Amino acid sequence: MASIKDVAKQAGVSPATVSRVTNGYASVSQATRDKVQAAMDALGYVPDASAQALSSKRTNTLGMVVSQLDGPFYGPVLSAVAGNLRKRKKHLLIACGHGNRRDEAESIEYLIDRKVDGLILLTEHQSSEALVSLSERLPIYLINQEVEGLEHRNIVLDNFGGARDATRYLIEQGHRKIACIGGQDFKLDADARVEGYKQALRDAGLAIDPKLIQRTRFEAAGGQEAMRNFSMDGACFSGLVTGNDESALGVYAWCAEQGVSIPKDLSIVGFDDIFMSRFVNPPLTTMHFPLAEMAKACSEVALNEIYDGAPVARQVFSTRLVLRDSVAYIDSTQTEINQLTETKANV
Amino acid sequence: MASIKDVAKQAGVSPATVSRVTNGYASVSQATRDKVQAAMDALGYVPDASAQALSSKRTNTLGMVVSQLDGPFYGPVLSAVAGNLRKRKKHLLIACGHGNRRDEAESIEYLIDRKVDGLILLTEHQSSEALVSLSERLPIYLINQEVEGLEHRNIVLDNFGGARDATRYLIEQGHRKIACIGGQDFKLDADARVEGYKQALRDAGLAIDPKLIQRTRFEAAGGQEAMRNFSMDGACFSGLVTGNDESALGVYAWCAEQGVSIPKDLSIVGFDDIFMSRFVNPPLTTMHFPLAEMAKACSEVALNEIYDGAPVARQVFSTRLVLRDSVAYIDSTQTEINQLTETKANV
DNA sequence: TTGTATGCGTTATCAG
DNA sequence: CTGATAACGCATACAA
Repeated sequence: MASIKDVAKQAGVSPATVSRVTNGYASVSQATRDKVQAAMDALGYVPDASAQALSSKRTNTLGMVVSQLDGPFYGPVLSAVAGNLRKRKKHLLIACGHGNRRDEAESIEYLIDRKVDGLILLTEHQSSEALVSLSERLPIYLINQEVEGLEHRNIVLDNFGGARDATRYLIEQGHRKIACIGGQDFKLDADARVEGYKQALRDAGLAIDPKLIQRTRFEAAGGQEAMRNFSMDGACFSGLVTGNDESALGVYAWCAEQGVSIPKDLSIVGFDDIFMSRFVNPPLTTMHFPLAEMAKACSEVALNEIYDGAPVARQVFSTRLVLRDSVAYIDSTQTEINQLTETKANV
Repeated sequence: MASIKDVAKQAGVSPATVSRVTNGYASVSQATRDKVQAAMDALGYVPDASAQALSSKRTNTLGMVVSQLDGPFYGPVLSAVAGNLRKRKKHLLIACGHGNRRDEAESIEYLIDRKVDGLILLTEHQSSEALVSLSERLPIYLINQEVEGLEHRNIVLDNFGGARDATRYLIEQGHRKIACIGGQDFKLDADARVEGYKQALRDAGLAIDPKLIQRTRFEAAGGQEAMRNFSMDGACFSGLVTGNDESALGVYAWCAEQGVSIPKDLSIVGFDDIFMSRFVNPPLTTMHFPLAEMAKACSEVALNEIYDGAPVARQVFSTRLVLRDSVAYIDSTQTEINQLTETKANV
């Protein structure tokens, strides 16, 4: 519990000088700097964060709100951000909106009340207007959410390119009838992925069949539901691009239930590369979503702007195809025959 | 940014009285209490946490160190604890030891430096002595780690009973040759689970065969490795109890590779019931580990002791068998024939 | 380059 | 039941 005064006394200097040393001010002679350092070491001095905050109007802590902590998705993110901040002697306060707008908004207010110096937002339900006006109150940094006017504070994924590449891969493997299970229409990233899918089709001179596109929730249940719908519509396809890995899991469940074999009867490419993707059977070929890296980059940007006055800049991350075993090469000539449609009959 | 003085002025009282109201002291007349409340509402007053901490020697925040954030395990835990603290207007600081002792210890010191009022520990690599001496510095609450002398500050799982029940279930389903993949020997919970397995065998009058027990890491790779070892040892069994779900996933991977069908050739019961267990194929029958509930209970206990002076008490949680599709009923008479041993030959 | 003095917003002690 | 006032530990003008 040594205080700055104790250190000052021990070092034979004034408290102000100690403060200058701990804050790394240049205007301290090496000699006194050494003396102070020695005193700090001897006393095991650690500045009191509350006192610093009170006096400096700066808490040295960033807030982070995550839309939901429950998914398999956010552990690595928190880990990356926390580690990054610790290195710079800054602190992290986490709050979670439990998958809904109100809790997200409340979390934001909570963190502001705690006077965080900035906010890293991995939210999913905040309107663009809300975010724009929020950004007038304090520096905010967005991960994976496009907001007009806040582009420069944004770390995003190239969802379009990712889905395009996923689809293109399926085409390269000989598939011609390719379906797409997209996320809900109000999600921009879900839209971008569906558009990427369409683009790949167009690039390959393939027709876009609305019957081969289902929009649903980004969850396992959504995937199952989409497959049921395809089935009822009599959709016929050998390849499938899913909006995310979780919905791919739903597809897996549906296939297991219906006796559809992956990848023999149906080839699937997922999106996200969540932890469990490599453990399903067969291991899921998917587009890797570097969320942890993005979060890390985001914290870097935040730190640089808030504490060093560095300029912020938009960053776009790319996906990467992770080859596993859920896609089969097929001879293009046989695409007309589709196991799936047969199965569908008895749903 | 209204301060306590602004509120005091607005309400026509002294700052001290405002403080008394915010802290819920009884000795304030209802009339002035109302006046103050009105003023606070009008100004949108929120006490400054740093100033409170500085003045009261209490940060109103609990620290939590989690051994590793990366697993699929901790999201719900953080979510539960954070929510619980928020309700009581307390704050949560999270730090993670990245799966190793040093980072865990450093995280603990970091949180202490930040002057947290108490520590919730979900660590895995701290020695009993370290924890005992730590508990002399500040109140600590342990989740799932037995420490002699700190029993009352402990929220634990009945690992022994859980593994016993898992094994018993396999026995009930007709299995007689049952193997066990346990966690590393230095982990007390891993030991307890292996002991539970043995107990079930003894209870059923079945022999304990050392060849049917492999100890390995609590990871998917560990499960694969264990299966390879069983295979090389020529072990023969129809049922398997795994130390945790992650190693069960490794077993799944090994089986897929080797053409061993679950549950036809091998019945498996996992432990933990992680999120992805229900999505593997076949869905994994496992023992549910109520970690989130335990963490919530732990935060409750911590809150009650630290801020209300309530006594602490040890709590033991039980597992619950979650029936899915990885276990087959077999006719006891045919246990001698085991698909696994045949497969093993060509490993 | 260093020291002095003041204030940050709150709680706590002591009077009244 | 309420008010004045002195800390709490630090950062920061301002002076030297």
